[in-house]
Amino acid sequence: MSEPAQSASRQEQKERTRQIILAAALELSQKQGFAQVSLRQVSRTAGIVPTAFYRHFESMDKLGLVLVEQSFSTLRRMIRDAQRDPQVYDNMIDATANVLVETVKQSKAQFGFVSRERLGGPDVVRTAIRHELDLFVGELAVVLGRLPNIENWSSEDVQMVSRLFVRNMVSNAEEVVEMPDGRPDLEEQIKEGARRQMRLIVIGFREWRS
Amino acid sequence: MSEPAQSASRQEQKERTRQIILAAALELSQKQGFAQVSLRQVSRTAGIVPTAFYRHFESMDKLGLVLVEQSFSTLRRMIRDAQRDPQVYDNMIDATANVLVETVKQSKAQFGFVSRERLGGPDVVRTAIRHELDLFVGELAVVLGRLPNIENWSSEDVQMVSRLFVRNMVSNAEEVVEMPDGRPDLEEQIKEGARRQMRLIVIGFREWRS
DNA sequence: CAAACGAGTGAACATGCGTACACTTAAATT
DNA sequence: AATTTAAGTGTACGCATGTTCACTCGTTTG
Repeated sequence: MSEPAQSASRQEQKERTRQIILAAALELSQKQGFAQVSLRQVSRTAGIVPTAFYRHFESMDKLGLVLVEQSFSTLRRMIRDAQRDPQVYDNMIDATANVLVETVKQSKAQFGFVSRERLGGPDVVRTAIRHELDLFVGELAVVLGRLPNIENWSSEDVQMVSRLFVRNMVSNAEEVVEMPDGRPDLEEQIKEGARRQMRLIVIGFREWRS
Repeated sequence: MSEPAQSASRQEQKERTRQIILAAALELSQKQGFAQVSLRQVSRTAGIVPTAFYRHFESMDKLGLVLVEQSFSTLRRMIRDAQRDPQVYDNMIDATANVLVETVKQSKAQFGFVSRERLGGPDVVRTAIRHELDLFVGELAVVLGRLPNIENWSSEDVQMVSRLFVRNMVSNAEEVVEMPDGRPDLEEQIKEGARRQMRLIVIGFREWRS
């Protein structure tokens, strides 16, 4: 039933519906938080009947885990793109601040999801996010460890800097997400803050490391 | 009905019930997040009938606002006590790290509430928490501005350092709250992290301020 | 071309919810 | 001592939820 524009293979159509469900859940989460979003609400928004939901996810919890996965995959793509940017080698800090703000702005829904649900979400979702962030700290540590100034630091120190960077990234992402639209002044302020924090970390470490 | 141990004036008894309701709501929030806590759950846990709830709060939202107030009043008491501690003048950073960890450990429920609901809670609660945090940044800036090393900084710089400190405080409080009990090693690690971050901020600012 | 599959349907259910309303029964007021 | 006040009770209601089950009917498969 319900001809979806053009005919499509069963798989294609299923995948399409799946994405619609995910998008619906993400949108509803923005306004009320994932935990308050009901299976019926998602189904209604996605334009399917509640029971059809089960053809795609066995529960809202599983749906939440997929949203986590999806959000972090967006994040990783951002980091990969940023590393390709030639600017990054010239001016690591400024470039990072720009990429961060731009990427978060572009995928507010996903980063907002992570921000909110990292502490406020259901247990399974919180656990998944914490795990992803831990992985991410490790990955960033590897990247940082290859940097010229840093290559002879102890691995604990690199790990710690990485943790500080990720923590700051999360904080700044929160700020961008909560930023009202069309306020380039605020945006610039956040970027400036991010730059300063990164400089503090770098300078502080170089200066004080004993 | 239900003789509450010893007789009590009407006011006293009402206040007692009110506190029981607040405690019930706080406890339930810890496990499921405030937004998922229903009026009926709170009433059940508090040992009253749902309709009696309305004698104390006009809605769960209003209850949430009181919890925010209560939590920040705890926080302010902590800061005031810490300022009285003579250690603070000798070794500001170490003392602050200790006080932070100890206080949060002692009132995990309240700080956990703020952590979770700051981004994950209902709109009204989130707004209230953001407002309290803004106030708090301002208050801390006043305290910092009176410090010997800092007294000739521009007020914008002081405000920014204050924001960084509060942000770090929030992050560290999150970590303490999520810390499993009886792990003095983790606790020490968090303290050490907090100390380093504060040193970074101070050193970095002193070094780089242009 | 016939059979099997499977995405989406629609009715039905038990449960928990917020709130309205009429009530009891002590404490407070007169 | 008589009256008023107000915390707390108990019932009842309409509504949204998650999940069940038997179903349709186009796509895929043999």
